[in-house]
This record gives sequence, structure tokens and C-alpha cells, in this order.
Amino acid sequence: MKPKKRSDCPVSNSLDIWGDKWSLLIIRDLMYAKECTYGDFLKSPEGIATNILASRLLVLEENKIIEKLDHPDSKAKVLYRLTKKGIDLLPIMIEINLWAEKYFPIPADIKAMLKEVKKDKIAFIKSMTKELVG
Amino acid sequence: MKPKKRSDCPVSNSLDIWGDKWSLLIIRDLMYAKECTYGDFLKSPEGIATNILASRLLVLEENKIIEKLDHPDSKAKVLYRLTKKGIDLLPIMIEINLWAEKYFPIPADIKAMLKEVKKDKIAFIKSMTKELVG
DNA sequence: TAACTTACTTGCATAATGCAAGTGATTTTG
DNA sequence: CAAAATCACTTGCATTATGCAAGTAAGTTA
Repeated sequence: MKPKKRSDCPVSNSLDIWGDKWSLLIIRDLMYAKECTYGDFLKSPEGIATNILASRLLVLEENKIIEKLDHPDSKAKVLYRLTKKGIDLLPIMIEINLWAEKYFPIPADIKAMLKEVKKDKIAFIKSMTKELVG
Repeated sequence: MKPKKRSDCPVSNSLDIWGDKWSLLIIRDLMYAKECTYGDFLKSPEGIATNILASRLLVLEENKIIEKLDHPDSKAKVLYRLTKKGIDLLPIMIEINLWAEKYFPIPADIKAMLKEVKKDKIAFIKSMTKELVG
């Protein structure tokens, strides 16, 4: 663990963990899929480099945002999952999507999801959290 | 403008603009102060380097998150302000603070602000938006 | 008008990212 | 059951971004 703490600001502290171009995409994948293997992350459309993926996964794990699980089918595979701390990033992720929707063109499937969000944001978060925890 | 667009994902598109360790801190400063000079940003506790600050301000301006204004007192000074697009990042900023509050120790003044937020999030955003726009 | 601010730029060292190839432990296949 | 494939990474190296210190030009103050 590096002695990174630029200030007492909560925003700064948060960015010290996941404030880069890749971490939130890893977290996004886990929110959509609940469980991902290393290879699953590599398949995402943004095309993360494998060494970067390894280093981000390590930082996220060290900070208890994600955790590793044994894969039920094979010892060669590893499953990654969000912890509660990671799942709690969901409101941030949703607000990012809502902001983006206002200013960029958005894929139809995500637009449909955001329609649900806007009906009842709290209910949406609660239900998705339940799904990810369980 | 660089041809940066890693995917159609709204999260990815957003991170392409402000997904780094500094941009959201600049935006935070503008949310607290409404208007900042170049020197004001440099005074923030995280200690951004002046060349990095210049490059981030440029990217944020190119993406219409912030805008430059003439300083009323002096031609030597420049005022930076959030655009509506920038102000609309407020919900994200709030959720980051709320997440951080759950998992880190938080300065008392920010804690007090978050208490207000939790009383009525929508009202808080509306009133702060109004203040920043006006 | 000389000293000082202000908003940057520049040069250079260091760190992070990106790409291609490699490794060792499993797991599947012929 | 040995060889090929899969899986989760590492490693080496080129490129890019960040960080630091110093410099500069326009504008302001004493």
C-alpha cells in the first residue's frame, strides 16, 4: 500500500482509489455481470491491457472494492465480485449514466435501463444492490 | 481534439473527459467557490502542478464543462466557472461524498453539508444549482 | 518605472500506460 | 496419457502522462 493521501477531501480520497480511466469500467462490468473472470474483463469493448487490468484489480482488491472467489467449475479460473463497499458505488455509477445521457448519445439498452432508474431511483438501487449482494 | 472514444458506454465516455485524479477536484473547487482564478486552483490542498492544471483546464473547457470569464477587477486575472454541463455533475459529486462518508473519516464541515444533503437531496441539488447558475 | 502578480510555458526527470510476447498452473483433446 | 489449449497473470520495452523547477509575457501596484 502506497502512502497516497493527497488531502482530507472525500473526493480526493475516492479518486485516489478509483480515479483513473479504467477502474470504474471494471466496476461497471461487475455491476452488469455480478461475477467476472479475468478474461471477461479483457473482452470489454474498451480493450484494457492485461498488465493494467492486473494492477487495477490489485488496487481494487487492496481497497476492498472487489474480492476474489474460487470458480466452482475450475481451479484455473478466478471469479471477481464486488464487495458491499463496491456495490455502494452504484449511486455514483447511476449518476454518471444520467449525466452522460444528458450530454451524449446513449445506447438503447442503457437508455431503457435509465428509464427504469428515473421511475424510482431508490427502488432501483435497492433492488440492484440486493441482486449483487445475494 | 483527440479522437478518443473507447466505446459507446456512457461511463467510458464520461471518464474520457474527467476520469483522472485531478479534473473532479477542479470541478469540486468551482462548486464550492463558484468562481476561481488560476491561482485559486493552485492553492487547493492537493497541490496540483501548474502544467497539469493548465492541461486539465483546457480539456474541461474544450468539453464545455467550464468556461473562462473576464475578471471584473483586472485584465491580468481570469475567472473560471462551471457551465450548466459542469454544474450537472453535482449529483455525481454528491454521491461520491456520500460514498466516501460511509467508508472514510470525513472533515466536520463536509459532514455538516452532507447532513443537509440527506435531509432532502433533490432540494439541495436544486438550490445549489440555482446558486451556481445565477 | 521598477518590482510584483498573474496565468501560463518549457525542459527535463520520473511514473503510468500500452503493446506484444512469455510463463506456469490447470484442463481439454486426440 | 501425452500434447495442445486455456487461464490468469508477468515481463520487457516503447510511448505517454505526470511532477517539479524554472522561466516568460502581459498587466498591475508602489
